Amino acid sequence: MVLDRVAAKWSIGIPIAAAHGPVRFTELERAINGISRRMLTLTLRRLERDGHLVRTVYPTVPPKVGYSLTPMARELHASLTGLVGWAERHRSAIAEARAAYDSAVEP
Amino acid sequence: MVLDRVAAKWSIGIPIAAAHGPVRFTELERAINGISRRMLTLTLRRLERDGHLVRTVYPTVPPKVGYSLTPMARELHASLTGLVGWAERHRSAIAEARAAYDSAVEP
DNA sequence: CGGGATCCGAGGAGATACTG
DNA sequence: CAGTATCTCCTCGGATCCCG
Repeated sequence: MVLDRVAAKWSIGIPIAAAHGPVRFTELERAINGISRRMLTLTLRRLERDGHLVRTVYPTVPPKVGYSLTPMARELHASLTGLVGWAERHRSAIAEARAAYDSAVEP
Repeated sequence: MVLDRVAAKWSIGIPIAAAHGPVRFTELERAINGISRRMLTLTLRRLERDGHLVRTVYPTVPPKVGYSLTPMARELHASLTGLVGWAERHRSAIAEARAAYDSAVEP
């Protein structure tokens, strides 16, 4: 499904981090908390393959690579930030719901 | 992360299918294309655990179970349908981008 | 700097069969 | 009807090391 890609683990943070303009690899690595080099690379490749990102390589020393959103991906931005905002607003409520569920079921 | 749950493979379709009111297990199974009994059960449990769904069992014969969204989950609905709408609008563009990427890289 | 290669374990996910 | 149980295969994702 197309949504599998959009909603994959790291595929939400990257478009948000890249929304304000071309972003470099290391910037993304710092901006997205907890992502590993490997998953950043893999996710970038997938997003590029699906036409969400454009990858630009500058033949300089040291190497420099910029990632920017395609217009298509830019349309997603509102929904994505909506999702993230929701998650932050309800983070604690969800934690409580989990604790309540677990204490009601496990013992 | 909280978003992992929201964005997990089947966790998008269920809230959308359950948005219009209490929905029964079999209704969900029919509404969500391609989901297996097992994944439906597992995903329902997780959503219930995270406080997105309320599960109501009616002690009748045959058994009857209704799933409805909590207010918290209802807030998500707009973002979710936004995501789905976007995915449908760009389905073909994404398929083309993949084909182009693959033919440029693989050979 | 921006990756690729490899190894490995944990969880995701289908198929199938059984049940209160 | 609404699930469990089990078995199995597969993908995700972290850790580590290497490279132009």
